[in-house]
Amino acid sequence: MTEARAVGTKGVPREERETQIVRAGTEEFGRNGYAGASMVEIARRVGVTKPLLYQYFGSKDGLYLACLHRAGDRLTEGVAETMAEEGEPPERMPLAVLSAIFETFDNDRYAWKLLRDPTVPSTGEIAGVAVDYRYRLDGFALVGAAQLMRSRGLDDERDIEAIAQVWTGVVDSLISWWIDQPDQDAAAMTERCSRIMRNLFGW
Amino acid sequence: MTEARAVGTKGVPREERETQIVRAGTEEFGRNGYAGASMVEIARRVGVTKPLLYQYFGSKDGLYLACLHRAGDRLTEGVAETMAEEGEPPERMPLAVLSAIFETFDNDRYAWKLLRDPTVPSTGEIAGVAVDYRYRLDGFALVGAAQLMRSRGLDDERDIEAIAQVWTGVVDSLISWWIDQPDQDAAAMTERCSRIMRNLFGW
DNA sequence: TTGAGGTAACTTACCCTAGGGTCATTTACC
DNA sequence: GGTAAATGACCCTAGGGTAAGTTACCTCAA
Repeated sequence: MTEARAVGTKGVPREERETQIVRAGTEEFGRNGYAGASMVEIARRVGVTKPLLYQYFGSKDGLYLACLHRAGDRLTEGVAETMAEEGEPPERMPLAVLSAIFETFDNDRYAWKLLRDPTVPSTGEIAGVAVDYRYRLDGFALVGAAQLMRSRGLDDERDIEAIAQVWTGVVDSLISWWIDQPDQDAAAMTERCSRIMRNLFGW
Repeated sequence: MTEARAVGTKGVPREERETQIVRAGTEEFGRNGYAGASMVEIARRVGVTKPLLYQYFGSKDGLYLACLHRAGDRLTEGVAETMAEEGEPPERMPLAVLSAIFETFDNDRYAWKLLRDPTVPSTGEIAGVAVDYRYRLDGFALVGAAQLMRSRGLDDERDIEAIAQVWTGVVDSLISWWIDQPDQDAAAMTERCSRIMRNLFGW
């Protein structure tokens, strides 16, 4: 009779446990932000206690960084790939990027939230890394916005900047909505966005 | 020789002080969210110490509520008025609402952020009030989105819902950008948005 | 006009808890 | 018996919250 024991190994290898923790952490951080999230709560979700998190990740910052890197790398890679595929008119780019994001994060919808967490302290390593990822994402958005505007003979620097920022906000909103709609899979989201853009803007 | 003394009254009447505190609080809460903001820091910005905040507002929650109510009331009133003015085609509504928001919050740009603070605890009075304001704002957005879609013969419930959510996200992004552009006044922002919508969507 | 007392504005110095972080120890498996 | 997985019980600090006292101003009687 193997009781669930309170102390001692549960036979889960480190790598697997780390993955579980990062996933739970991503959701918790995504939901409540860095400042609002609690290590005990993350541990509880995994079915483990706090010291294990510290043994594996060193600190709250360490865990946050692990989550942030996983989310940031996957995201920037996915977007970079999509935007590298040339040939389409710039109105098509937004949908392509959205589709890539939906596909990548279908099972990890809170990941995107880490990239826009306003509650990370403004100094320290986390701040640096977060700024870096945001900088890269904003870069993609700027390129896309500039292409779109130029294709219409426009090039007001600040208009482009504003559009880029609105774009990342749109992605954010769509993901927030998606989080509340667990039954919608990536394909359904892409299709919905496609339909809406066609109907509202003729894109 | 009247030295700045460390203790004792500074002759600032309560009402005026309260206004200062609410303004500073709004900025601090807007910047860092409820969870990330610190009472000592808010006091420091006003040039006063923490106990005064507690004497005037009772608690962190009390101060947050004061800020939230001021922001929420002004916002919902402004938007309600704008949307009550009928007659325009639904494509015009977004710009009208934006203009109203810019005019109302030109000197208080962080106020909007309180309405979308993800770090407020999920239970308690604040949660209730915040949900209430958000509910009202989302209501306006839903009405606007529905009008827009219906004017094109469409009525998919969830498309409308998604559009409404994206819309509030767009407002949020524009305000974030605006916060970083102190030289842009309300009129300039309205004009910029007008130009962009015309150029990108033909609205 | 002066000064005594009452009140409003404000601070110093403290308490208390939530939550980040650590240590020593226990269990399971090879 | 050595090592990896895991915990109970603890420490420490940041920050929310409070008690008690200090200063400035206003008022009104003498």
